[in-house]
Amino acid sequence: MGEVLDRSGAHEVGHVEVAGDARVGHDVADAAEPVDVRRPGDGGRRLGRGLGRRRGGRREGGGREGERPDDGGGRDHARARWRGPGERAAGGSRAGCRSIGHEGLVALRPGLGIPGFVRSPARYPRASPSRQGPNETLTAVGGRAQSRAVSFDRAPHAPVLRARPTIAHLDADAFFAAVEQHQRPSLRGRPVLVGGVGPRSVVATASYEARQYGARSAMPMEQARRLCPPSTVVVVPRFAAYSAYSARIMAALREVTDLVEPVSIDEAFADVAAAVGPETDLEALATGIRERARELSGLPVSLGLGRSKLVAKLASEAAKPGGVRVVGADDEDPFLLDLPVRALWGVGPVSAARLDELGVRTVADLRRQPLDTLLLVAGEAGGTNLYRIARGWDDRPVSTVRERKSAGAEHTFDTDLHGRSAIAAALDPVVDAALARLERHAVAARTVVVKVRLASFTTLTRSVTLSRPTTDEGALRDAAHRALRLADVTEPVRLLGVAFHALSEHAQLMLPLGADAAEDPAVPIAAEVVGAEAAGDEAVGPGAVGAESVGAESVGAEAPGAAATGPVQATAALLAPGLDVATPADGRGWVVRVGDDGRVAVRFETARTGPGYQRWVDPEAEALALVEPLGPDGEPVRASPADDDV
DNA sequence: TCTGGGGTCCTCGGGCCG
DNA sequence: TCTGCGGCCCGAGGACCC
Repeated sequence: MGEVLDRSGAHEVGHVEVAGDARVGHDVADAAEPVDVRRPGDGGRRLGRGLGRRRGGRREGGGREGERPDDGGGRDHARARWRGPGERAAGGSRAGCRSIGHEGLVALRPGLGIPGFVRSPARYPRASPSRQGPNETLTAVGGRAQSRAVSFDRAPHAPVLRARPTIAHLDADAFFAAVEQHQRPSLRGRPVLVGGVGPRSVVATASYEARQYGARSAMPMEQARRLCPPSTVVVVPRFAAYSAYSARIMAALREVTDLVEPVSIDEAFADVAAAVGPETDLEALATGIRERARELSGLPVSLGLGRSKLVAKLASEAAKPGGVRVVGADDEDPFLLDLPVRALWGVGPVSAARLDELGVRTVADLRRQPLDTLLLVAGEAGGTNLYRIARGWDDRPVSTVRERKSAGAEHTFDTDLHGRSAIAAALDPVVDAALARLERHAVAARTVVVKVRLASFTTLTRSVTLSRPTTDEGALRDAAHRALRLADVTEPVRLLGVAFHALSEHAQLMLPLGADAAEDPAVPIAAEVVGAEAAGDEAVGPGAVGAESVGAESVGAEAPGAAATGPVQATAALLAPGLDVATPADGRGWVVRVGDDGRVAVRFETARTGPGYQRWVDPEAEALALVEPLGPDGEPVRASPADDDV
């Protein structure tokens, strides 16, 4: 690991500037009692990973848990990611340890009274001399002993960016709601909320009409309903349909380039450099892609072009709704500098608030901050990333491959669970849902993490790591229960989650030789490794909330119809608003409401029919069936294992 | 207002081992 | 034999994304 690094061995006096207030720190070699600092309440990491995070592809130097090439896993990866060619991570020698004082920072005594010792330099980062230029060698902080030191590597260098804006970012506008409005003509122009219908559900997507009333993603559904007028329609997500639309949108990009990196179900990056010649009109190219995506999917999309993913993403955001935005090299600074820092990928509410304390509100403000300040506020990776993105420095390539790191499921219960036995019983359906995901991705897992959210909203995680990756359901289930037993659940529990980590595709290869295989719970028997039928689990996801909230509080029960493989007799317990149904007499429609008397309000319409009529249906008397959703071409779609693999 | 679900990544603490 | 040190692994918590 690279701690640092006064390679001369001499201690230097460092200082840090925060919000323009330069303070001279102590040279701990001289300090009688070294003092460490941190912000009040500063727990783990400080700021967002920002561009250090990659949703797709794998990081350089990345490895699975348990195979990490270096200490600290991601931290070094992150640094490696941004290190210029030929640079090496600093490492080796230790040097003077310094600390600083600053208003708003709490002085902590490290306790051991050993000059130079800091219990955890990485946790309480100190700054290097900020009067040096960003490309000068930074000095020297660091700790001793078991410390994990902050590496004040050389300040980042400007990467070599492409000359023309040939990275595209395509983003579907209010995607889920747009699909619903496309398929259900009566919804067009009306506020639509897609999300769960349970008491604790939230909005997955609000249509633009709903947003006018203040409804937003992640807002509690009940709150969104109150904000929106009575004409608002609430439907549960139908991932099979969304996947079909998503494929069409991605196809528009793939007609231009093979270098397409899906980021999520509704957005993707593409490297269109190969399609761009010296005379290419980029505005026309962007417009063409956007129009093609709309043609293929029927949905409005926005498209941004930039020299980097960072700028392309921000450009598509600026182009919403339904526009294109091309940001060339000369336009970058004017485009970036006025943006609020919150607009940057990786700067969330917490980070934005911390930056705000420093008076940093726009990208221009951010760019004025010395690296030291950002390191202090954001930690090593976060600070370095902020320093870079404030300058538009982002040379991440478009990557078409992605390695899954974990798979799991979680469920928030309509009412809190009390008592260990009830909680343990409720864990099994969550395990089932998580196992279904593991099977779908055809991987084995070595680590099982159980997540418990208490009524107070405190979240605990406990994990159990097996001796080797396995697909054995019994072993994984048992590990989940063991992990749960490690958690203090005297408080009522509102959520249980199970996630599998340290995934591997090679469980079979880890079968031990000889008879002990049967005795090792971590080792699957061959018959269980292969041939597991992947169960659709569309309900696990935003849609799960609503689908599951209808009827029994089951977990992992798929959204009925969303993954149906053929007509299924509909009952009130299986139905939720938005699901696709059909009767022999009326044909295809969708559930508007489920009545208390077991009858179902159905609107019979499709994208092809135009706005349809609505009437109450007795499911049994009229043979109401759950049916597959339709894709953008009006043909039924089947749930596929890749529906959530975006 | 009262806060979902599936993920990724970062940071920190601690144990083990050479 | 004990201690310091550093690397590595693991566990936990949290911020952030869509």
